[in-house]
Amino acid sequence: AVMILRSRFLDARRKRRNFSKQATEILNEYFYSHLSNPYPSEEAKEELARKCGITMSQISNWFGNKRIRYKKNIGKAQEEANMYAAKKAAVSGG
Amino acid sequence: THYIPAGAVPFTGESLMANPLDCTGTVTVRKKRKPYSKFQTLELEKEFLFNAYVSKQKRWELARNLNLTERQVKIWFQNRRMKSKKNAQRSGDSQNSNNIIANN
DNA sequence: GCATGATAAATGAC
DNA sequence: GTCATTTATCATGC
Repeated sequence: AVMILRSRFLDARRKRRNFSKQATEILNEYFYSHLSNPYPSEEAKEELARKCGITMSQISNWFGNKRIRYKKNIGKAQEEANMYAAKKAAVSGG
Repeated sequence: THYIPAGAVPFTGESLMANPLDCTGTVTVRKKRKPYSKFQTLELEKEFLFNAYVSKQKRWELARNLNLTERQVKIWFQNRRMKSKKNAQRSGDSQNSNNIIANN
């Protein structure tokens, strides 16, 4: 009985919802503009969490997943990087 | 000012992939994550209900009965305490955090 | 069918 | 000991 209840709670927790397009945009911009050291400080995490409307844990989860999955895609189609690099250049270049 | 993911492959700029070879020739390979069985997890949870900190004696018994290493048992309790703390924050509860059903 | 977010083992810094 | 991580796995979204 306990296991059944536990399983149901686990299922409920793991029920995920995708982040908003806007939040993902903010996170990707930060990630690719800090590609040499994609480890945001506590302050940066708080600001990102506030801007994205998600929790600190979700920020940590996102960066953890992003780092490992980015590494796994080195050599593959990683046009995302080019995309955000171009965007950054456009912002700084005008 | 912190963080050096030594055991794994770090984000050292563009040179990501680094060989696990040490200067001494020692090879450090990270153990692959292997999920525990339902029985193992249940027994560990039962002991965690008793107390969040396990004695050396109890750790040895658990390791032997569950076919785990003492290190694995130690690590499991460490991770379990972190999980409990995280769940307590989520529930806004600062007193009780060891309840499986309430927090899982 | 993979992409994605969350969680479970395992490591290392402190 | 805590705790931010890495990594594989899970469960879901679409």
